[in-house]
Amino acid sequence: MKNIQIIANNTLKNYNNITNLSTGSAVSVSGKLAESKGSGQKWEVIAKTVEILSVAPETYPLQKKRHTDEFLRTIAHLRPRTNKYGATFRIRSELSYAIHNFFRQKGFKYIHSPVITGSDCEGAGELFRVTTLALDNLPFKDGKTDYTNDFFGKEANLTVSGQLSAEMFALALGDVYTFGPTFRAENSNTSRHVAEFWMVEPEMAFCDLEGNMDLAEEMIKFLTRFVLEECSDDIELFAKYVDKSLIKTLENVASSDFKRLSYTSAVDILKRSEKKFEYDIDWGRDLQTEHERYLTEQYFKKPLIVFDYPKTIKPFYMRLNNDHQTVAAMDVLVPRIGEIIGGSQREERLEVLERRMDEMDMPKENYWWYLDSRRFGSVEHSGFGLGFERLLMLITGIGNIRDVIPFPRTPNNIEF
RNA sequence: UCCCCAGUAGCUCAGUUGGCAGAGCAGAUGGCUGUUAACCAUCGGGUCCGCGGUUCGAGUCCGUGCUGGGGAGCCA
Repeated sequence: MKNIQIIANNTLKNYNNITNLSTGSAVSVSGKLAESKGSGQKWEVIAKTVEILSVAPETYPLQKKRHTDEFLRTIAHLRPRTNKYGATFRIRSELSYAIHNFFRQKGFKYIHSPVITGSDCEGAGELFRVTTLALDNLPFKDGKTDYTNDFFGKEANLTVSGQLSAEMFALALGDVYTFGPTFRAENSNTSRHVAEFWMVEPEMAFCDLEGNMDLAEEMIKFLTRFVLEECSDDIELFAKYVDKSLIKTLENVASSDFKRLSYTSAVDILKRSEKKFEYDIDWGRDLQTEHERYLTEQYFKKPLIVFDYPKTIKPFYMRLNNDHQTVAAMDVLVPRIGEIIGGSQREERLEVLERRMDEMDMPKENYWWYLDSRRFGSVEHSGFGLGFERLLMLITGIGNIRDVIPFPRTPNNIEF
């Protein structure tokens, strides 16, 4: 879809009204598609009739000029009418389709994981509480909120991940994926975080970390190539106005082999580098954003997969490696964005999983159904989470996550 | 949540040691008409983010609050 010019000749009955049209007005035009005499366009419409549906008054906030993203964010209900945001949300739609297309051709089944969950399944992050209790008159028992009369009879939250659900279905249907909204109540104020975002989470049975990394790389390359081929008009707009090097970057992502290195090697490289970091690097500490960006942007200059992280900085469900020090985790890091995928091979051995949960003081009774999957016909399996908005940032060159989602939700911002 | 920066016309911004509030674009009016985030002329347009303070005098200095941006943490 592109803009098209309408030629309104002064022979039209309502020509005078047409000359009074303002930016933002709505018209219905019928006429003849003709080869354009003007330059810079191939086609134009010679109008036979121009019906004026509504004339926008001069208070219409959008002008025929460049606006800042910050301003457009304050009129998020009107910004999809601009060229840039129109292109953004067309690509968002195409990319959603491409994700389903990718998985379908590989035989994955699409699972609808629940949005409301009964427990904090990953033990990670702040949760949004779901309740029908009157918040100005909460029932208490033993000094704590009493949920027995709440809708579900227990504490409920919005999901932070569909992973545990997906694991159950991977152990039933084989390869599966989820693609849906995810909620984090973190007080994060960055250009890479929103409270409500969409996540793609494949989960594969009979698959180890190697296969997991293969899928992550194949998927990002497929999606990048798809957009380069299917959305070239819109991509050109971003290459022109947002990021001049965009197409080169995307072609680099689509064609280069992602560098794979272990956390331990990553730490070695960082320690040997002459670069001064704000945070010291030491085995056992998590890689900071500055470390990740150095590796992917300066050292390797291409996407990078770091694997086998220390178990102390990763969640309970990741598979313990034979060294008993690291787990089979992997993060995909890309230039500019940093972490775009986080995943792991899952701990399929019941005893090891239970021991890990004990070490981390987790209430195993809450996870009885999760542990059942290891009790009955457990097999090795792996999966990851891809931040859909972060992928869109990579693909469009847009620098703020709030500008690739229709109505962004961030701390203190729920307008629209 | 922490650190840094900013808030002046509808939008993007300038504003000198503290001394009468400015430009471009947009808008309105007229002209022009092969244009695409066009051209020419004229005109209108302000709670200088809010509150408090210093001063003869504050857009400018100080305090505080709010909002936005950049970076960090948390992560996708």
